[in-house]
Amino acid sequence: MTEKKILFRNKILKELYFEDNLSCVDLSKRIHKSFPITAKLIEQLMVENLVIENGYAPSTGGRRPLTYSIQKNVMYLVSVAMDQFVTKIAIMDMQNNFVSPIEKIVLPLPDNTKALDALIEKIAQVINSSGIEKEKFIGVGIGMPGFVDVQKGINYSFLQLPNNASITKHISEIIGIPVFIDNDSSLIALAEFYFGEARGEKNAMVINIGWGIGLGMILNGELFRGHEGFAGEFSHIPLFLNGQLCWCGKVGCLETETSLLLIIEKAREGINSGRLSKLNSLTFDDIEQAFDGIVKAVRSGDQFAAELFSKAGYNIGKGIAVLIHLFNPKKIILSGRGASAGKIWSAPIQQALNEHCIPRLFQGTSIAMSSLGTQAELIGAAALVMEHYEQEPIINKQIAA
Amino acid sequence: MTEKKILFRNKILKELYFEDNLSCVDLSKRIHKSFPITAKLIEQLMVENLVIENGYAPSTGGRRPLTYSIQKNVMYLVSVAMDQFVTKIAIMDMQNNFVSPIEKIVLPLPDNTKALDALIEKIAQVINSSGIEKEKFIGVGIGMPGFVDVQKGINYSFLQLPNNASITKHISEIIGIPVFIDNDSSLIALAEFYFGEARGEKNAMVINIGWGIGLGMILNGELFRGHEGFAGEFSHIPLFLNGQLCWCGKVGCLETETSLLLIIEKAREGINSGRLSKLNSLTFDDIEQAFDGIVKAVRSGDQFAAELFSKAGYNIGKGIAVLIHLFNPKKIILSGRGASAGKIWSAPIQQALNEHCIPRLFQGTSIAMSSLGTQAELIGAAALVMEHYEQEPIINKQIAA
DNA sequence: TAAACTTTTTTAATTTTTTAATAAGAAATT
DNA sequence: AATTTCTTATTAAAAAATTAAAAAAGTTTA
Repeated sequence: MTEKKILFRNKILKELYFEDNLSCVDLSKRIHKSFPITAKLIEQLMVENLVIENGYAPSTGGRRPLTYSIQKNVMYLVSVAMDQFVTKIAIMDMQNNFVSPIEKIVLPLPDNTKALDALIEKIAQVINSSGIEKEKFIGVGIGMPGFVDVQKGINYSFLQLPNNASITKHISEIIGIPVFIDNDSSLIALAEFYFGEARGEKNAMVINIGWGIGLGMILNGELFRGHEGFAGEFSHIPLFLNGQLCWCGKVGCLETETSLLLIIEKAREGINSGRLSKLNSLTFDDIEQAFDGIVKAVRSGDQFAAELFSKAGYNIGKGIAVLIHLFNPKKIILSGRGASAGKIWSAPIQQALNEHCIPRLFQGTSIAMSSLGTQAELIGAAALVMEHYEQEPIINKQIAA
Repeated sequence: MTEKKILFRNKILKELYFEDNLSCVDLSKRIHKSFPITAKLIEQLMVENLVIENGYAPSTGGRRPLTYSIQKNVMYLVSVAMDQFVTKIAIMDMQNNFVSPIEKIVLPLPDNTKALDALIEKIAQVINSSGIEKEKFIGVGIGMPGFVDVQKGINYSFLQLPNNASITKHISEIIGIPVFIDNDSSLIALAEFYFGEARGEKNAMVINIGWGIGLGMILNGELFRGHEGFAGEFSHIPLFLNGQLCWCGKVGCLETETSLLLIIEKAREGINSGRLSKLNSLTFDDIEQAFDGIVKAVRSGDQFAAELFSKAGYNIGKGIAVLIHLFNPKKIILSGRGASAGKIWSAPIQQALNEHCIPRLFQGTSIAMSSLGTQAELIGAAALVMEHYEQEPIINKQIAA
């Protein structure tokens, strides 16, 4: 009874996190409860200062509805975005704002037995130095590369504990806050789904163009993870007969023809072999800087740089053709680090689709560029925590008390 | 109120169609209603003779539960399975039995403006000659090749009406019974999901090895159709650099290296060019017979025939590798006409997976052969109707009256 | 400018659902 | 062999949710 009430209370808070300024009618539809019940729950939430009125919405032909928002400073989230070398940590409020500056630490994951301890220490430090009471944190969301089992809380590629113990449990026991993990590409898809280009879409593919090529899938209106959570291994589908050995051990993977690392590598090779290009002044000490430099070169009309993107883009397009055939998505979103290159991708991808896609299929599919930028993964990590929020009424009891 | 009651009544009937011999507790969990309510609904359904008691189930450590079944002869379904040349029609009861002999008519679909009329006439005839009152038919389910929009009831490849009008509406208006259509491979997947090897699976792929290669997907516990219903175009993903022109107009499609038609074609070529084989005595007038002949030859150890299957199997395996990477399914089921070849496929597919799949991924995936045989599509067509059953309370009112 | 129509909000009454208490049948344990 | 435990079934009382009715606040149309 009270249990159930808390469930629906939390559902309201969750809905208000994912969409601001909802009316009582909206909320009652979303939580599948009648209007009177929803109204009462909202009233109670306002007394507890978890929800605030937010003025009237424009009329749609009748009385204007009062809208509500979630109080942004009563609960907080810790978002963590890891790649193989660098980890970013941020604290976010209930209205998707970064409360503290995003912290960036160098934390190499491969063959690093101390990575997990370092991660935990850093998270604890960020929480402590934030000045926010610990009780106000409702969860930690972590995105990481590798084979992640979301349910069990295990990453089979990195950050492993002895006996395949759950790292979410482990971190949670130390930090004292619920912890959720997911694959980096899945979180980017989640961010696009809730706050970006895939918002409200039932069927969308989010391609994470990064040092590798990742894929997150929104299918039938929810994030699809597959049987063990490993779905979306886009970069290692056997699509090419190039004889190129991939680091995964196989031959002809999509990644051997597309990743940003490959573009940088080819740029370096080209310059070393004397190709004429604006890239000649580029340094390759920092790959992020190197990549930004190549993007700039394309924008300013450099032919060699454009060629690199064209080839990679065409091959991504060939991969997208496979996706369109199998999933018949409404929208495909290019996100992740590589999305900063923007429209550069469009032409070669379109060309690949023209060649490799049945017209009837790609006619129904649109391709868009992400607008979330490099923070997509952090936003997705926060959304991951909130997706689980209604299942954690215990946490909320503490706050309500 | 009464509307709602009928909804839950129908939900019970639906559950009993999809799984026989359920107890009251089972049903109450499945329809998400409390035990007392479920008990009352069942009682009422028994009074109306729609449900019957079916003895006690074995005890699981307490009082033995009474189990219930749906009365098999109070409602009937019409199942239709079409391929490009032949159409099969059957009448099925509520316990998945074929009530009448399966009718088979030659009905070529390509460029045949009279196909739809012929189909409707045949359906009407089957219903009329069955001797079953029309009121007892709750729906017609039709599986067909091509690009099928399930919602709108349109097949963009065959059986088209002027102005893209809905053929389900059209047929329904003439026959007087609700009509549902879907892609043939989707229906085979549906059959496997409810009554076959994919039963109860949350994530499974059903590969329809037929004259082409189809794919039906069970994702997150339901059939996945994609944005417009065209998902699963497995046979036309660009996987090969063979330069082979596919009938779809593209080059290198999976179908150019795998379909059963290709096996038959290659068998013919081989024999004509003088290859030594038991296939020499084969006639190619009837493709079904020809295919069965080749399967028999493999079983009896013919090397040439085995070679044909090996190559096709390996290439299917390469396609399956793509599926495993993208979907991380728990199970892959080989179904459709080609499944009759059984274990012949296993070895070459396994080999392809070893070469093209990340070990961690295919370790979690099992491959199974369908046991539904050639009737899978008809069973799926019936299931399609029943999936929609609870949304059609009107029909049931007639029967209950 | 008033009447008619929409949509939201409030309040009250009815209906429905769940819970709880009870009983009965069957297996496991002492 | 008797008791305990577990599951199912039945009934009545309590709780909760939905529905219905009416008021309030706007918009549109005659």
